[in-house]
Amino acid sequence: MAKEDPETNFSEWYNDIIERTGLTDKRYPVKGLNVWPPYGWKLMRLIDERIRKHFEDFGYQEVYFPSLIPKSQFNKEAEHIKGFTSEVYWITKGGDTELDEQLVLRPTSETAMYPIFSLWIRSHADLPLRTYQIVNVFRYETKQTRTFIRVREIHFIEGHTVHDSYEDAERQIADDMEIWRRVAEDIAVPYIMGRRPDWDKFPGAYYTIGADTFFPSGRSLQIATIHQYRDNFAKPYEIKFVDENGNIKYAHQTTFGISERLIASIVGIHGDKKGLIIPPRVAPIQIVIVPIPGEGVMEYSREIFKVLDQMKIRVRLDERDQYTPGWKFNDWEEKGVPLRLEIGKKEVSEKKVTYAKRTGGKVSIAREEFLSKVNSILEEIQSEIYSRAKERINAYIKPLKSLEEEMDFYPNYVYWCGEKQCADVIEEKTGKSLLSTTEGSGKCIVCGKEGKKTIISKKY
RNA sequence: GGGGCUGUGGGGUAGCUUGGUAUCCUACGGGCUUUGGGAGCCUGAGACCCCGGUUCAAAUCCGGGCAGCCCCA
Repeated sequence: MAKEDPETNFSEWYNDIIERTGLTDKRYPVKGLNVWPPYGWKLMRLIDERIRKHFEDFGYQEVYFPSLIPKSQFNKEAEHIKGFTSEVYWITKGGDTELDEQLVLRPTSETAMYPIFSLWIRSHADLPLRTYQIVNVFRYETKQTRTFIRVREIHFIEGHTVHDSYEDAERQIADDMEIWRRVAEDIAVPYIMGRRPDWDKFPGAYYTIGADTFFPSGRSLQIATIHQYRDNFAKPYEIKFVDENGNIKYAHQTTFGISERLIASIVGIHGDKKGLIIPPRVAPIQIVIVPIPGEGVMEYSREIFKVLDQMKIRVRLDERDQYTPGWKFNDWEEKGVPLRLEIGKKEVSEKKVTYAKRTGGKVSIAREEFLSKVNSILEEIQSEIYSRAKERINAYIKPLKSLEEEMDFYPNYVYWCGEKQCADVIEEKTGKSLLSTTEGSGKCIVCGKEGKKTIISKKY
């Protein structure tokens, strides 16, 4: 079957592969809404589970707030409203009856949660409050939608914390960056994290930190954001507490957002000509066993399956008899299964297994030895995927010394002084957007004043 | 925000210019035979995005809607 190559024709390759591997079914007739078939949903849920673990290791607790928000409650923080009203879905009727008060379908949950937070929080003893929820949020995107990248119903992981001071909120942000590092490591996706320019921050935030990753197409994708709200929301939503000295103070808040864009990154960054490559830690199927029909093969395969299953490895024994082994090899490689076992009469008689890593290489090994090493083989694949991704992405991003240089489609580093007018010049001349400022300083590429290292790229 | 292209069985397509019988591949059901890198034969079922217009007649021409894709800002 003729297939696209992600390096040369990313867009078509991406659209084709996510559908043929069962991550999505794009035939649902409403723009921007995704159907999650079993394989894709399993992947999402495994990622969610890793995220739950990391959040909870840092003291977060999971909550669930309603999907609908009364208009008056939504309309309290001016910047936030300005940022979202053009893309919210409104519920105006119940049956045939016009609603007295219209309801917003949550585009994010600040305005659903914060009035309740103000009831929960009475004194400094209630702080810090760390909550997160994994829900669907809705945004009426006007731009072209793209599966897992720009959607109207977002699979959203949102952390919301409340603190007694700006400093404590800052400590939270440091924790969140560590949580994010662990999530990204689980999916083996490299990223660059930094502070967004002022005009690009979240509506209502004091400042925003964004994590971006980079696709073979040369475009960047924002895959996580962390926001410092200071007391911008605490004031309109009256989230106040009594401190140790009996003074009433406004709380400080942070939020943390992640979405199914993680799946887009796995697909786009690890995938190759053969199909997906899913990191073992989140792979719906970590090991597939393909029997090659022969004397005693099925029995031997089932024994190995049973052992792996008892080891809590996500293993599948492919017993379908309408397909040849060769067909199955290609099928599971396309779906990105990280490790495959081939079991034929040779393996049975020699008490061996043959394993093939999705990252390359076939090995014949004694069964017992394989079973004792299987977890380290999976970790080895995980780290091979990770280091390969890091190498690729590092190669995309080149320093740009002058705006007069020949420009390619890939991201660059520049130095930028922080002034909007210089940013406008950079964006105008390069056709790329400023993503975020990171560690490192030098002379601004436009005005020559002291500036910070800033990454620019074409965005999704 | 602006411009362009496209909607035909589950998926990919031919046919559209010049209106009249819808092509092939793949996947799917049944049967036989096969299986160490995408097997073969027989057989069956399955489609013109939606609404309106023009016409004796529309997949084909026109208008609108919905959906998908590409490029530019």
